[in-house]
Amino acid sequence: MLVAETFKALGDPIRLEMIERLSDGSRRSVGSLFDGLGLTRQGARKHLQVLADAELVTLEIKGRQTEVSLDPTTLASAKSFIAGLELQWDRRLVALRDFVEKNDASG
Amino acid sequence: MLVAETFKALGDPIRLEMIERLSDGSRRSVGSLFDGLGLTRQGARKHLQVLADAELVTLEIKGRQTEVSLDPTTLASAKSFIAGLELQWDRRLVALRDFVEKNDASG
DNA sequence: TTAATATGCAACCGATTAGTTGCATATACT
DNA sequence: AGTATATGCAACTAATCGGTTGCATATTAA
Repeated sequence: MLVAETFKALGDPIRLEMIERLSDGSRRSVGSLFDGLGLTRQGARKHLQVLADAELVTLEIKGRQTEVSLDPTTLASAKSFIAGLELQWDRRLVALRDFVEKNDASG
Repeated sequence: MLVAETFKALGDPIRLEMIERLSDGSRRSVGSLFDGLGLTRQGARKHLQVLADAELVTLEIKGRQTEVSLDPTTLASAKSFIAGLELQWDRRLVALRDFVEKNDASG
């Protein structure tokens, strides 16, 4: 899975709200998940599908309702992508500091 | 700044490629940053503007060229947003484990 | 069995996005 | 001064997105 797709799925306030509602690990029916979002059920459903396609949430049919739960692994890989960038950045800072120390006339 | 906008800006392979090219802390002219991306300069420029609007990169005019550099703070706040979600998740796991231990008949 | 509940799918529409081409402009080199 | 370089801005188009309305369907309750 492309990490860009994960970020894209996270790039909307309504979808982030859904993720936050699920972040405590609870399972919710789609109906309760959509409550109070300020858009129609079908509109919310499209957002949910984006999260499902990005494998950020899992859908499971239980009788007449569908249960939604968070899949934390995709979220984790997005986080480590950013962490990887920051690692690069930190290496540069260390290299820069070493260079300054080595060439510091006052040392 | 809304974190959703940050994620949205990161949600594109070309923009991620630009971020990665800048992640070592180097400053690059827009021309060199756009090299080999497989789209026109103006197309790439639009992507760069999205990153700039989201405050993921900083643009600085230097003579006839514009220098681009990464702004790591926005990236960091995106990462901590995810970390916050994971913290919620972990709390749930701990609570669940405690519950199981307390109610474990074999204990 | 009839009715209510929970949900899905498709069509449609306006707004935004991603990309292009074309033109303008300022800086640097000769 | 004249030319090449590095860049920006605007207009246009096709595709995608975000949202709606309408209809279909399966499960549960009376």
